[in-house]
Amino acid sequence: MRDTETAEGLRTHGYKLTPQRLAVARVLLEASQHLTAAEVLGRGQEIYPQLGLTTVYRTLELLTELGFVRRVHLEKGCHAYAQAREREGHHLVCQVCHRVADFPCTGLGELIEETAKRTGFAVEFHLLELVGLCPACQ
Amino acid sequence: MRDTETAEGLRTHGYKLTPQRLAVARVLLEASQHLTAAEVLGRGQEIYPQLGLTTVYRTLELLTELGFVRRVHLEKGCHAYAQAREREGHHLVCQVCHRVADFPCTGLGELIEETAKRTGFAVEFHLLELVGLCPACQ
DNA sequence: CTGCGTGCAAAAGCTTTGCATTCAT
DNA sequence: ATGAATGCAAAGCTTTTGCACGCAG
Repeated sequence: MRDTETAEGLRTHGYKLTPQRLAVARVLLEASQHLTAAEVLGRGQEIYPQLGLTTVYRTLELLTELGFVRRVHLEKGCHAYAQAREREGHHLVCQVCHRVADFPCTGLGELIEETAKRTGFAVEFHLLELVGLCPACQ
Repeated sequence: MRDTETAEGLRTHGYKLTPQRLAVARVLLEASQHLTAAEVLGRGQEIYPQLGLTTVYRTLELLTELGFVRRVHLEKGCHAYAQAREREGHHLVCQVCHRVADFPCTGLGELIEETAKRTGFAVEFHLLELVGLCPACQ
């Protein structure tokens, strides 16, 4: 169970373990898609009905800081969150249905390393988005 | 001069050539950075003082549709626009000063092609963002 | 001339903040 | 017991919409 990992993270950083925080964390954990704050609220309330939107925002910010959550950028409306499975974001975004799929990506590492070396940039993480049409929408 | 190109595009699509539209187009053309709508307004007013924010939004939307402008996604605040120089977006984003630099990127094409083939996705354009610390902020 | 494009003001979202209350520790 | 966390309501932003006027074609 990965719940424990987030809980652990909160505890070791001195944050309190509240049902609200656990609910938000679990929602993202179980989501296969990126979620907006409002969506997180909806799903979170299925777990903990009293959950409020303010807390969702605060928790998302907190979890992002701790590295458990990552902000994701979409064409429209822009603001979505997803669990940070890895320090990488590889997304296939469909322009029609707006579905987002992850894909494994090899060979990108060297390319990034090389760029980092050439520019003097210390790269912490990267985001590769391929935008186009998914098989179903073509 | 590239102004002409945008003007041409507007004309051929049946849109009127107004000083407001030309001002917005020129601002993006001359910007080396991504700009928010408010920033576009500010710079646009140096060219055409009566320019209004509403028009900026409408023009950005129009130019995006025509493919002259591309929405860019940043960590915070998210909404920025840039001229669509190429069908590619390669950005180095600094976490501290939020400056964005473009970088030339080679070898990515094959990688994308391969992914497209494997997933059945028709990739129209891509966005590669490297987030980290720029030389000045390290 | 004609209707597209503009600007203002108002509306609509989304996100953040202030503050009293509640709760994890 | 005590300060951190929460939820509500209100404020703040950014973006969109309605409408009368003005200008490009």
